[in-house]
Amino acid sequence: VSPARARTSSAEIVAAGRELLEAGGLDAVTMQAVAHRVGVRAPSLYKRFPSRGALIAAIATTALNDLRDLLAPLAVNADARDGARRIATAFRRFAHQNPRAYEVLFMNLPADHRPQPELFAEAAAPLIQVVERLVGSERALDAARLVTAYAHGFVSMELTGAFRLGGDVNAAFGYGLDALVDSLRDPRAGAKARTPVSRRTRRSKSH
Amino acid sequence: VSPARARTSSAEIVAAGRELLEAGGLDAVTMQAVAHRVGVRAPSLYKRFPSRGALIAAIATTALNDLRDLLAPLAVNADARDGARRIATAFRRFAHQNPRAYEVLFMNLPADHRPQPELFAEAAAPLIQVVERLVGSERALDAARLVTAYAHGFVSMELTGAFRLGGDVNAAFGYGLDALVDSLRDPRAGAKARTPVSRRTRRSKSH
DNA sequence: ACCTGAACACCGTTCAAGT
DNA sequence: ACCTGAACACCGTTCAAGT
Repeated sequence: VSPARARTSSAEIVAAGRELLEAGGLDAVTMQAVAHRVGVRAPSLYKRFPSRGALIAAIATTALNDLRDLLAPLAVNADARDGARRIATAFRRFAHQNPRAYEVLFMNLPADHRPQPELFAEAAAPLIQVVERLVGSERALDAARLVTAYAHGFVSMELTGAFRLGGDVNAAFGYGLDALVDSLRDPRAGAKARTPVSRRTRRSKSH
Repeated sequence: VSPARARTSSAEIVAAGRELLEAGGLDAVTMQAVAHRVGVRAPSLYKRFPSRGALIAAIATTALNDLRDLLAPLAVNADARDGARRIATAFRRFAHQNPRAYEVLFMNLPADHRPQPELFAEAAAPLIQVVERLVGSERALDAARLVTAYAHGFVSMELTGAFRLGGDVNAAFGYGLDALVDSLRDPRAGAKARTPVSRRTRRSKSH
C-alpha cells in the first residue's frame, strides 16, 4: 500500500513554534497549536521531536543561530572600542526584535533542553575577540563577561518592564555602554592609554 | 451550626509556595502541591488567592520585600563607592540564596501578577542614593541602571549557567564591579577626581 | 513511514453541597 | 465562613490502528 507521505518538516514546525512564541509567549507554544499551524495533529509532532521541551530547545537553537550570525561580522572593526559598542548594540537590537525568543535563550532551561554550549560560545566569540584587543588575553574573558552581563541585564530589565522610573532608556543604554567600554584598558599599558575618552560617539546613529 | 474554621492562612500558603518554588522550580508550584503542603485541598486556595498567577505574584512580593529589607541599611555608608559595591554584592548573595524566587522576580510576569512597581522602587532606592553621591542627581538614575543592569545580568547568567568558559566567577564579578564603580564620577567635578582608583578593595572579605 | 483518534494522567478552575 | 468532591476544559504524551 502507499505509506503516508510527510505533510510537514522539522524546520517548518520550529518556524511555526517560533511564530507562536513571539505572538503569545511560551504558554502559547502548545503542541496542539503548533500542530494546527503546520496542518497536522499534535501526536504527529512526536515523530520529529521527542517532547515539547525538545521543540522549545530547537526553537531556542535557531534563535541563537540567528544571533551568532548577526554578531559574527562585527568582530572585524578598525576601532576595537567601536566594535564592542556595535556588538552590544546589535545584541540589544536582536532582543528587541525577538523578545520572546531572547527570553527563552536566557531562561533557566533544563540542561538537556538547552542549545549546545558550543553555540553560545560561538555567539560570544566576536565580543571576546574585540575586548581582547583592549585588555589583553589575560583579562579578555572577564572583560567580555562585564560587557555581556551589562548588555543582557539592561535588555532583560527593559523587556520585563523594570525601567519604569522614566528617563530616556536608549540614552541610558548608551551612557552605560560608553562608560563600560571606556573603562576597558590593558593594565600592562602605560599611563598614556589612560586619557579619558568619554563623550564621543554617544549619540551616533548606530546606538 | 458551626461554620468551618480556617485551617490555613495566606501567609502560610505563600510560604509553602515559596518552598516548593525553591525546591522544584515554578512548575512544582501547583495548586494541588501547595494545598497538600498546608493541609487543605486545592479548591480551598481560591478562598485567599483568585488564581495561581495571583499566588505566584504574592510569592514574588514577599521575596522582593526580603530583598528590599536586605539592601535598605546599606545606603548609609561612609564611602559611597564602597556602599555601591556592598549593595551589589548583597544583591548577588540574595540571588544565590533564593535563586528561583530571584528568577521569578525578573521574569516577564503578566502586568496584573507582578509585585507593585513601588516595591521595586523601594528596593532600588539605596543604590540610587549612593550613586547620586558619586555622579550627581542629574545622572543618578542612569548610573544606578548601569550598576543594576550589570549586577542583574551577571547574576542571571550565573544562575542559568551561561558562564561555562571557566575562570573564577567570583573574581569576575568583583573585576567588573570595581571597573564599573570606579567609572562613576561626577562630570561637573574637576580633573582631580579622575585619578585612577582601580585595584583597591578587590579582594576584601565583603566581596 | 507518517498520520490519526482515542485514551491517560495531570493541571487550573468552578460550584453546589457540606459543616 | 471556610472546606470538599465532582466536574470541566485543556494540556502533554502514548499507542494501536489506519494508509
